[in-house]
Amino acid sequence: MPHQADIRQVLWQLAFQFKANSKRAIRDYDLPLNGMHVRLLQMIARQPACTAQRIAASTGRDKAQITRVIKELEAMDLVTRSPNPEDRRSQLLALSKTGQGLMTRIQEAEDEVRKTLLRGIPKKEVDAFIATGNRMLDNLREES
Amino acid sequence: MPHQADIRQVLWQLAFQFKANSKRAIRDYDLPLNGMHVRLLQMIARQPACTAQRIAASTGRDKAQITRVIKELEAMDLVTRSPNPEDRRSQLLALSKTGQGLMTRIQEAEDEVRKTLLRGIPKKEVDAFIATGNRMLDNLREES
DNA sequence: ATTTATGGTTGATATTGTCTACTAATTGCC
DNA sequence: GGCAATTAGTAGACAATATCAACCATAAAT
Repeated sequence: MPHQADIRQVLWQLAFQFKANSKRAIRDYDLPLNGMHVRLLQMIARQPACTAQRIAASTGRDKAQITRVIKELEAMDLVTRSPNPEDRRSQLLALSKTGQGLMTRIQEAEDEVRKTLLRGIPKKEVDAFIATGNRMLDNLREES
Repeated sequence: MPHQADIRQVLWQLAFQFKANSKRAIRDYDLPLNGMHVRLLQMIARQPACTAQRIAASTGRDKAQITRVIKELEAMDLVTRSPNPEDRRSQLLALSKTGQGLMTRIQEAEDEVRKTLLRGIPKKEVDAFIATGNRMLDNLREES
């Protein structure tokens, strides 16, 4: 497969390939989860006092979709919802015991993918890549 | 929205935001197309003597999906299929007159997104980004 | 107190991705 | 030449992801 000169192609391919590899890794670990499950678990793990709204905002996804995935995660006993003392409309999300255990294994699976992705690329170059990527994100977000 | 330190987040966000912006741009131009339509049109436009197989290979997507989208494009009279003289199993894809006209407008729409994306980022930095991205792609592809 | 905005939910529907099985043609090999 | 293994494309079924609009309960604004 040839190298892509076009920024569009690079972004599409990267996202697609990365997603495909992650999916494979997760499946190899026998985790009964899809991509969204994993992503939300990660966000919940990272953010203390996380609400659905916050996830929707920081991923740019539709809140309806978030609700649905969270519901599934709760049904799998991976996530707990407790009332938010500061706002009775919303709920605080947290990983359950089981969820935390799963997270460990997810991290392992994804770390492997990341290691593959970054193989042989100097840290400095990766940092530059991330920095540029963030600038692009800023540009896109300002727009909307 | 905070900057992402994690390569995963950056890739996900970039792909998602870029897709969302492109979609909006296409819609603003009143083109009755979805993302895949656009992508395949672009590939067909770029490659002379393009076959379905080639597209499937170079995007990494399932060939069944490609078939479907192409069928839709043909139904919309945007793409023509002609027998491949070198292999009677396959067909050569090309843009129709209408398709070519549409392409011009698609390019305009996507160029705007790209301009937004790259605003204020020096060419050298963009080139480095693309180069690093391609290295990552190589890493991911070797794997599978 | 009434209006307006927000967090979350649900339903409907569109888009995208994956897997399997199948036909027809090609290729490799004997 | 004949036959097995590949390959290009198609079709069906289904899973995963995205989008949109309507809705309820609470909160915020005035």
